[in-house]
Amino acid sequence: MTETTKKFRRRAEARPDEVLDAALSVFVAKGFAAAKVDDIARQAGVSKGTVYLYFPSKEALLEGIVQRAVSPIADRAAPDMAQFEGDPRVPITRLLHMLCGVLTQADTIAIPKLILREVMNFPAIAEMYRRNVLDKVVPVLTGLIARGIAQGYLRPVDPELTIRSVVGPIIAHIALSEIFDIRPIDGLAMERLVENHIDILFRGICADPQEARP
Amino acid sequence: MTETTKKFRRRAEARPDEVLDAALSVFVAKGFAAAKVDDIARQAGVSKGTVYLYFPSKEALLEGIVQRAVSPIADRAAPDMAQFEGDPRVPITRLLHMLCGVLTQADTIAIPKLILREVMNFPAIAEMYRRNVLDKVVPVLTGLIARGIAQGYLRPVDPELTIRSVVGPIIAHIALSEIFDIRPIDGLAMERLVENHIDILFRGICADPQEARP
DNA sequence: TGTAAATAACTGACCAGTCAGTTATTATCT
DNA sequence: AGATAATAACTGACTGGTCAGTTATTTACA
Repeated sequence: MTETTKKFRRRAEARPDEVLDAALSVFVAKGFAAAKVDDIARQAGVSKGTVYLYFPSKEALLEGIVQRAVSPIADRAAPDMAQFEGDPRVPITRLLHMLCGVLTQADTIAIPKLILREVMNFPAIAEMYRRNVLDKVVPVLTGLIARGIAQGYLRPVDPELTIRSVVGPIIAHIALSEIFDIRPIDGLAMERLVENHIDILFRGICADPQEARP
Repeated sequence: MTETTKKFRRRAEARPDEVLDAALSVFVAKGFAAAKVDDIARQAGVSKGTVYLYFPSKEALLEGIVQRAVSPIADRAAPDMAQFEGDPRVPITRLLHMLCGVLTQADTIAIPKLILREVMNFPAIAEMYRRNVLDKVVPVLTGLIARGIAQGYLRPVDPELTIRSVVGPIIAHIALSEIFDIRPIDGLAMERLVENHIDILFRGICADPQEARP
């Protein structure tokens, strides 16, 4: 009997992650409220009792999923933007294309969608996401804009409010597509959206008009 | 006994609306899943059976709320933008300030928030909103941008994608504030946000740079 | 053989939806 | 006008199914 197929795994190192994987797929498919712990257990190849061996409640499963998914996000994007010096268009462009990639793949978009779907019913999720992602990313972005202004790259816009203008259009595009099924005739067109958005944004915030499109 | 205090009302004209009012307040307070039909009935000053006299199911209550709230939205904004000729900045500015007003008042923001909260669990709600609001508003906005380009007011941006750049920042601002409790130190600052956004947007999309700020 | 891991059968709270019965209002008749 | 019949509006106890969480039992490994 191989390591992976044996039914009982003493010490159970891999079990929690497997259960979270199963929970994620069931939550995504049916939503938290309609998801049954029995389904999650079956999907994980385990009985319901085993699920409760590792997680104290159904809600803890949801929190576990978000917890596990959320940490890498900020750690990926934040560091290289934090101490960036120079034209802010470079890291902003990079950020938008990164977002573009993440939100285009079916598997990576699942977690943001799940969070969006349940966040209003579970304040704990909202706070976790805020603490682990937004509180890290928002100040970094704000600082980036502020530095861009100080160094003469950008016009004197309000840095804190301008980050809404940076990411807002992406959010709107995804929301229209994912929630309401509204997208351009030729598909999601994420790349085209980012291009169009960057074109408008940079012309809108750059100090030197003729440099707006490098 | 006055008309309003009598218990039985022939033809029962006002009851459905009262039940929907009650349902709205309970759904907003606890979310659809956690809301009990008994609570809604009590809030409406009526028994549970009466609720089912007027609505076939709990879900029908949610649909009724959205149905009732949704029709006026598009009818308000769309008509005057549909056949507007001239500088598109005028109706866009008007639209953004209108949104600003709607989303700032506690009572009017309740319904969009409820829709956002439940839309992913109830495809029927998503479709209703799309049919009654988005399918009307989106083409009107797209047409407005397209006409602005044709008449030389705007640069040749992609009209369909540019509307994401028009409303996206507002959505991002509201989402940060309402979901994650992230807002500028001095409060929501909705007016300031719109100002900052318009400043960037118009400079970004206008054909004539020095006319960007009229 | 001892024990940790896993199971499957169980429990009890919960609540959407029903329906037989009650009460208020209106219609009809004298 | 008063009395009675008819009906519309409303009630709340009840049911049936669901499902999160628990526990008594079994299994596999050292």
